[in-house]
Amino acid sequence: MPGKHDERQKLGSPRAAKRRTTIDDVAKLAGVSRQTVSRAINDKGEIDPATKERVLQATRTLGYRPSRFAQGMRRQDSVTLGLIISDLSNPYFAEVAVAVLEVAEERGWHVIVCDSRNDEGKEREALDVLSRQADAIIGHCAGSDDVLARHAPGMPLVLLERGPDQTRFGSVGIDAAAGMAQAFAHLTGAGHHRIGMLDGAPDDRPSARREHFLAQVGMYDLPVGADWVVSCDRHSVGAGERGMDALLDAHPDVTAVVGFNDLIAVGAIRTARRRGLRVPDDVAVLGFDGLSLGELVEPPLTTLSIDKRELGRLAVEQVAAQLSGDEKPPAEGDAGVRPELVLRASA
Amino acid sequence: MPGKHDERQKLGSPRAAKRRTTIDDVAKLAGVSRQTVSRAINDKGEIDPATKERVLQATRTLGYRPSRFAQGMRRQDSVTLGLIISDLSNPYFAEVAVAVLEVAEERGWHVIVCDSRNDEGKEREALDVLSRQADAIIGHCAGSDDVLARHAPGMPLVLLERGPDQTRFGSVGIDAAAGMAQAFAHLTGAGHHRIGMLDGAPDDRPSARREHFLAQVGMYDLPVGADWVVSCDRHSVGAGERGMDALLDAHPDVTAVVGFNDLIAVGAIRTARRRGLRVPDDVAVLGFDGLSLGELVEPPLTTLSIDKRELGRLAVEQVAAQLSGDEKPPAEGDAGVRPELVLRASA
DNA sequence: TCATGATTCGTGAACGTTCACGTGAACGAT
DNA sequence: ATCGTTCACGTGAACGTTCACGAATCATGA
Repeated sequence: MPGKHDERQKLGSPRAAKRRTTIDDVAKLAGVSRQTVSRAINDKGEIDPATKERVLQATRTLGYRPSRFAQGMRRQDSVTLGLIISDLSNPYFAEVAVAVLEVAEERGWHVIVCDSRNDEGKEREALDVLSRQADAIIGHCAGSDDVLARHAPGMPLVLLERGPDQTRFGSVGIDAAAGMAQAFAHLTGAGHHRIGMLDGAPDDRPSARREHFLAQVGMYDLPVGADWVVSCDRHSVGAGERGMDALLDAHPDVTAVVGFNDLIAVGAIRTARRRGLRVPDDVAVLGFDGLSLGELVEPPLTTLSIDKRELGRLAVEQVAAQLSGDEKPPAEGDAGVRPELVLRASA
Repeated sequence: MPGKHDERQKLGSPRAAKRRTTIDDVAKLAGVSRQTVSRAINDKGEIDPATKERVLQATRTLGYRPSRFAQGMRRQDSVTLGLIISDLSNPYFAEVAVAVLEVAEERGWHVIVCDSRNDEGKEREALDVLSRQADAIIGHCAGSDDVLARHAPGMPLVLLERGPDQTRFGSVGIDAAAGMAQAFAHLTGAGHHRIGMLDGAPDDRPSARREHFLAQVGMYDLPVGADWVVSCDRHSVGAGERGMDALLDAHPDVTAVVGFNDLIAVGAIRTARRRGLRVPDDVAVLGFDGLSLGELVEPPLTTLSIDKRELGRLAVEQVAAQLSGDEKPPAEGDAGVRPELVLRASA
């Protein structure tokens, strides 16, 4: 083993701060120049095989790893995407994350993931961090355009589940209109008129799903008002259970319920059964997500399935467009991902 | 709006490559020096408030964002963690990811997430990428120590769910021995003797849970052989269903089944009920994970719950130790995270 | 008038890598 | 002997930022 030159102790510091081993250290040990080391580790040509091996050996004994910062500074490639997920423990968002990860990986992009835990404060922090550490951001963001602009100034930004009309940034929406239309066609076709909804957004916040739910209610002229929409405070089974309790208390004659998402719908089923109601005979329950979890509960959940892979793909493509093209293409008429009704037993 | 100095076109290239706007551009526009710009954007002192505002205004009009590479090069802080998850759409791993994300965030670390999709090839790719882009790696890795050393040379590495005896790298294990002991105490206490297992690893691979299952079988002297362990090819409900079919075909007199994880156990329940068996009366089913999903199925799943947050915390702490301390502290006698038996209805 | 200090700002020099060049040696052809 | 070519390798310069230092300005006091 070659002797280590221990010339790192310049100042009389008791324990000299461990300096990073650089390409020059390797060069010195191998008896060559920086450039030759670079050639060796990057598989460039113009190098003698023997020298290459000697250099690589030197990198090993020194435990050398090139600085990603210095490397990133020269080569301008290397794209890092920031992903803000509102709750990774929700299987739906996990699926979205998987989709984004997969599509980004195809392009050789790295993805830094942040979980905002449904907290707008955390979301802002995530935006702050990612606007420094990433080249673009994709996310389920609750903040207003102003907030986003303030905390991620000048960043390419693609919002998930927002229509192009709801933000001036890039966006990939869910076609809630088409989804609700399918839901109501199915439910009214089965004879339902008194249909309620368990929403996932607070009452004072806009909610595309609630909006289109009410639009369908109007379209079918159902005997149902805005108070048939109960807002759940979280996107969880527990919140769905509580919401369903509230809905049944207010409108015991409801015969069908549309959940904001599958988790809430599962909660609705549980509450219904706990209160002695049969699903779907006494009350039908319809979810919105398409989680595989829906197949496991009793009864299996009928749901508007969202193609998360498609969602992720579209989002990454938009980012790519914003990154390359100078101008943001204003969402080419696409209303977003179209849900598909998956019929199971619950409705 | 101040006029843009368009001096970027040096060579007569038709459309001059869009150069990055640097701190010098901002300095020029604001009529100050680099250093003053740096002071303004980093909230350092020694700057006139008026100048600061002028500089910040300039950054806005130019859409300037500091290069994370140049920044990372100077300030030596900024730690990026690589996280390799074998299947993010499995709620268990999603929870682990959430835990790591959360603990890493507390330290101000960024996390690049890779999903290896249970593919060792993908896992190696992830290692390759992360060894360049991260400062340390945490992961559920299937590869051998040799493979890991080859694809992440010199990297601080912490393996999840491996005992310190199973790898020379850092590791945070699950105390499968303690878990299985609890499981068998419960099952034998309920009178079970013919206990089977649905394993999650291939037969030819070591599996800590299988090992300790068999150890318990021996300890209680049960009339059960190694062929009472059926290996499932995936960690999914479907695989559990198939595995349970195989187990019931081979040993119709089995009265209790331990699943490798909750998903497989849920599959076991479904197969059992499909075949007309009552759970837990005819066959008891016990999971291993502690997913919240377990509360939703029929009957609710009894399971050995793993504290994923603890797992993530320990892993990050080990990384921190490896990053600061020169030597890897050889897993201070800790056997890892100890599962806790959560009694529900299925066993 | 000069020293003193505080405030505000600018000037090289680094951080570690890669790119565009340049150089010397070896070799063959003329 | 001269030239051109190829091969293997080395030398500044650049990437964009921050740090350590120094300098200019102004006010204050003796």
